[in-house]
Amino acid sequence: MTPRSHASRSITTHDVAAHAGVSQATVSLVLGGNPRARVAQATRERVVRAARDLGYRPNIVARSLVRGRSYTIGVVVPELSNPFFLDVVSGIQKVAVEAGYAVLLCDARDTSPGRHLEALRGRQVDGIVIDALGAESLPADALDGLEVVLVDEPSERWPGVASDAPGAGRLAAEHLLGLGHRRIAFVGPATDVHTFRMRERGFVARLREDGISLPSDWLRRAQPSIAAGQAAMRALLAMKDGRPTAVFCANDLLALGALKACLAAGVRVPAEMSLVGCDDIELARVVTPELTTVAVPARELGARAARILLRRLEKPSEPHKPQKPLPVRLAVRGTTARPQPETER
Amino acid sequence: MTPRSHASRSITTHDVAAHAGVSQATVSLVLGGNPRARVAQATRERVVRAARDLGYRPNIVARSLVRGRSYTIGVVVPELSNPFFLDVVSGIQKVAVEAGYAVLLCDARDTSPGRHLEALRGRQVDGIVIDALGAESLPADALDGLEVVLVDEPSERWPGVASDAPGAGRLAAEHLLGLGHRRIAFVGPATDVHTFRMRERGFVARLREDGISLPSDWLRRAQPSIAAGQAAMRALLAMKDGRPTAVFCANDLLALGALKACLAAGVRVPAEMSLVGCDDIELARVVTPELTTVAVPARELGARAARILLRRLEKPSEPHKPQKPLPVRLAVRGTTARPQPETER
DNA sequence: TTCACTCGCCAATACGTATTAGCAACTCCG
DNA sequence: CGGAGTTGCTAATACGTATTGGCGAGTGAA
Repeated sequence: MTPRSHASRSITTHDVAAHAGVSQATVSLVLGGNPRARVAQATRERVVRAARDLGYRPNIVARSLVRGRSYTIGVVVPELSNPFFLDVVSGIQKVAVEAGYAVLLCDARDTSPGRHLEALRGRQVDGIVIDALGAESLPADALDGLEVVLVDEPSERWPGVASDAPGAGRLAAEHLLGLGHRRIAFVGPATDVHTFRMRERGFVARLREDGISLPSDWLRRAQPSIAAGQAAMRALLAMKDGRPTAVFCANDLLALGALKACLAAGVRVPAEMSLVGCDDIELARVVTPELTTVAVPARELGARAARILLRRLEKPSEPHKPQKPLPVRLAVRGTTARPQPETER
Repeated sequence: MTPRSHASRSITTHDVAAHAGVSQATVSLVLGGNPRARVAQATRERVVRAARDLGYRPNIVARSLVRGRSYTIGVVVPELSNPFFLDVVSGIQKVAVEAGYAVLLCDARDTSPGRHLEALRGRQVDGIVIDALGAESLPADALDGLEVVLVDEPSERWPGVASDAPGAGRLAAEHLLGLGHRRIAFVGPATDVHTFRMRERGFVARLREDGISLPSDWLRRAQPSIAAGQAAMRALLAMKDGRPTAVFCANDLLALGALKACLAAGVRVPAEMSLVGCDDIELARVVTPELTTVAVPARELGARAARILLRRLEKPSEPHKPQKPLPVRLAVRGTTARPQPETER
């Protein structure tokens, strides 16, 4: 009899209207947002009471259709399995949910960003946050008519937020130099992600200021994963003519892999090898020794991105003023120490 | 002039209809799903071509409104920061996205499950997957009219999928007994989660079969987190009258905490202390030594839950036949070994 | 040619809400 | 008491798609 056999039809504004003895339009005026609508106080109360009595819940789908807004945003990240991105998402989600927006989460590792965007557009998302994914390289019209905010990926076309990536590299370099290291290697991701490039640039620049250059052998490229970090470290450890005393990894996953490789090879950390990561994911404090790393405010990054996006959705006209990069901070833990005095003969 | 200043209006079925010289209804018949609608092949092709030329993309919001289905499902998990749940979600997402459904993800740690459900209902989700969250304890009507599938939480009312939790406990016990351990402790979560209770039950039962009972001091309760596992292990290590030679932790996070506590206290793992976790999250292979654990097929769990849900959405009438629990598997790694010969005097 | 039937398309309507134009009643002021 | 202005509500319509009943044209049989 009912359209959906297993579900009692939902309460609509019409039901509330009938119950309160007013028209559907009035119900919509009272409940539908705009609080400064001209409705008598008494009527307002009758409607609110009726809605409560019946357990009315607005149908966001219908509302979306008429307003042309879905109150939903999309988030695209490179891979959720990296806890860093999960933190970013968590920051986004918190802000969005508080503002009444829902979040559709897309992992670029499952499905290509292009297809994710197709799906998101079909669902009429109002805007998108794209994290470290090279929005420029998407099909030109894939983002037309959408508000977009980028995280850790600069662009002329869209606003964004970023952490101080060169600063992160500098901090790591400074720390290792301060401990007395001169033989320093770098493990950076092979993929061309802006943040990683900048971390590298800051790191190398700071080394150079102290007259230290990175032999090309000591600049390893790897996928940003634990396994790849492990492999890169193994390669470094196997070097014939002396190994570095310290390694900076462009993110924590790489550093964790490096740490694992050291421990597996019987290389003591930090006595024989100092390691610095970047991001400060929760994992950094799970391993033993705890990972020295450059802390990046992931949640805050996400929260800010969401706030920018929501603000632009409310006032599309307002021009965007570029934000300062979020500061990073060195977290000194157990994987760094002074280099051992030269014992090689 | 246009309704939304920054966005060119989307292409609708009306536009396609005009372009193809047919009515909107015909366009809808061709593009709107039902492939066995009576439309001449030539017309069909004209419409498809027009749609392609114009870049038509169906407005899922409008479709949802008329069909009373949103092609969106909700997923509620206890906490995304536990990678196990992330894997479950990833399994759900994969199946759902392939079937054209979107997933709204809710972390019960941000916001209470009740409020999440409110938000999900407002968005007219068609169904929900609830993971290990005691759906029974929700407000009675919170799930009315929704299809629900539970993960790792049995219920008379809704279908579900689960892993073989007692089996996991038994496997862990068997492994430790096989190595010769007799002084065995257990760290289980304090929260009343069915899966955890069952893991404990299977574990204790198997020990009892070998005539071993768990002194109440050696049955520690903790929040299912790394920090809590660490604290629980510290407590075990501080025991006056002899400590256990092996500990089974009800999930990997606890085990990782326990491992950390051992290493921090200078207790060698596995020489002086064997540790077994449960879940087999990726992290288990990051720490050194790698964690011996009972592998639970998280992604598969999620995928099955999603398949059940989608199937019920397609044919609501079909009765659900209970599934067998998914088998678990012991992954022997580096944190377990034979106990040291008694060296205490 | 006529009747019965099928095929292919379309007009009309529904979904639940937001929004606007406008009507009726009332207030205020001269 | 008449006109202008305000207040409080409603009727009507729109959003973009799905769906159905029905209509004209075509086909085949008699």
